[in-house]
Amino acid sequence: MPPPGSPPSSLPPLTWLRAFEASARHLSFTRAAAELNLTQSAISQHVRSLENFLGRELFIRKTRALELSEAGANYMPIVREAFDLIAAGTQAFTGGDQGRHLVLQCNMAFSVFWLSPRLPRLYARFPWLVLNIVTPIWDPERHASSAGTEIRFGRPNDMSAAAVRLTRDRFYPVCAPGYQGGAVDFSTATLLDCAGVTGSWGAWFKSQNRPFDRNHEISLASTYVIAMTAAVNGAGISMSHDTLAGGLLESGQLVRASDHSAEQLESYFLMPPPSHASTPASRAFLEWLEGELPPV
Amino acid sequence: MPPPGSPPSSLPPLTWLRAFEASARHLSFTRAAAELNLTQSAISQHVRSLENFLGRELFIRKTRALELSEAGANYMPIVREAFDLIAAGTQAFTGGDQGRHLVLQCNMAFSVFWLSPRLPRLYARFPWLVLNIVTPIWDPERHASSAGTEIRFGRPNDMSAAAVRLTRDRFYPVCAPGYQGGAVDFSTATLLDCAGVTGSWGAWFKSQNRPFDRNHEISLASTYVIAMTAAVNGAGISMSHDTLAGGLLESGQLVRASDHSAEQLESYFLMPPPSHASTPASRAFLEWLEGELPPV
DNA sequence: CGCTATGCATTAAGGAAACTAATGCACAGG
DNA sequence: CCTGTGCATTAGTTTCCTTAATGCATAGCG
Repeated sequence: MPPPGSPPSSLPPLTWLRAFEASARHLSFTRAAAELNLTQSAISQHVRSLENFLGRELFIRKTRALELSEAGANYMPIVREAFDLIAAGTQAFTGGDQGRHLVLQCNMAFSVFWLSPRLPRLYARFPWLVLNIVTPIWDPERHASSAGTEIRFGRPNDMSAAAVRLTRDRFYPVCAPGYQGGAVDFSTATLLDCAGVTGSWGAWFKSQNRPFDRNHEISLASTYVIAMTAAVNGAGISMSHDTLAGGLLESGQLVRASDHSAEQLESYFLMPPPSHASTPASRAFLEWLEGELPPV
Repeated sequence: MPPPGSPPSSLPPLTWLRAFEASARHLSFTRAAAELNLTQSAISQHVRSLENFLGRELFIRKTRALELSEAGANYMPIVREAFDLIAAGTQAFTGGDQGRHLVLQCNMAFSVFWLSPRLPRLYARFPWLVLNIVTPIWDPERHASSAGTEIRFGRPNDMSAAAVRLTRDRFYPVCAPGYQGGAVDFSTATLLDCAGVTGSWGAWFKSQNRPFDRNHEISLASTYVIAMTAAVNGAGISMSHDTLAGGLLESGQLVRASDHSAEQLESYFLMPPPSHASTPASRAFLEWLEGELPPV
């Protein structure tokens, strides 16, 4: 049995994937073999093994040509992207100018709503910086031990002692300016909630001792990105907070649907890299980040 | 010499990466070995090999504990993300509900400015859909042969015959409403350009026979995401077009800096999956896409 | 302050898995 | 109809991993 924080035990042997990726690119086992410095036989076996593993045919073997099957066509871009990622990441090492590269790990919402609008300022200040933003698939279990420079969203208790609090938010409902003709009615509006976060509709109503019995009617989004873009587009009212919604409120794309707010238990934290892991790039980024955020 | 559309020849053996990833997660070669059903000896050798390959130490070997080095801490999230991607993608196959998954390949700008605001509508219509958006690192060379459902930006001549044109745009300059106090002066403004695209400042001036000699003063962004967010934040004037800027113009975050526009030679194309690769998910998406876009 | 236990590095020899080479088969193209 | 191309398959060989033993450094403990 795998230990916790565990292995993707469902991960197929990577050599099989490599064989598949090259074959899909060339649409030829023979050429893939040439590329990987293997024999056609080896590729054929690898691909067959992978197909057995997945329980699906990846290629349609025509007499003198290969074609990707439905499954293969869907699998290819994922494998491709993964290899591209590794290739690009590896390049940063073998390519020499190591100090300029910064790998930043943060979630999708932060990346889209907070970081992205501020990137031009970052680049204006440090034009030499090469930023590699990685937004991991969210799984707190698997991301217990951090690496690189990381910005994490969560409750203080879940953070290590070294984590630096970046934000302190209160949460409140937001919607598009014209939603419900400007006169918001919570009893009829579409309420958008975000999974796994304390800033929920239930908590918000409770914080002001208002009755609330529409639990069953809440639309759940998996991330703030979905919930908030839905709100911007007039699809409903989403819970949000300053860090994420600040820009959209300022620009008028969103307005607050109520003056009442409650304390959001989650905050954004910077997991600082160990001092020995400091590079020109990480130092530059941290310096910029400090100036960008108000003290908490 | 590698063939064109070529191998990431710089890619290290993937078993080494696997050993590194597990070791970094556990901060222990011994536990990593246990997880991978290998021996401590093998892990030690693999990691050492990878370090030799990269020319950098990935771990700091303390007497009874491992620690990630600077290089290791930067490398880890990349490798991690790549494996997560594969694991998630593989899950879609082995997990059974294949038909609900759609892997969509499109570039960053389209994903952020066009797709993302419309996602709530897509989900509202097909709540069962599980979308996996892959935004590949842009390298036209390597993406010559496509796979899965893909939306590609480029010139008609570079597309295969089967490609379906989704958009037809004219390009024009855009900026924040208050930029330069509302009275735009192209001779003093910061001009933002996007690399590798025909909709450039040079082309725009030329299209109206206006003199233009500031080539050397153009700020170049690598993608529209950077150029346009910079513009939204009042950093300058960016070239853009309806498909990407439509939402931002409507919401007032951007305004056109000039009435003049010129034809953008690039368009967005849908590379339709071969008919045999059609799934409930891909059919749903294509149906929705058709309704979402005006006919071109 | 030693003693012991833990964890990484290294080596050599046996064995399992992976790759090669050789061959078979199917069918496009001339 | 013949030939060349490309994938599948099997038997043989190489490579790589395991096993096992050993060294080393030091954290934790009595």
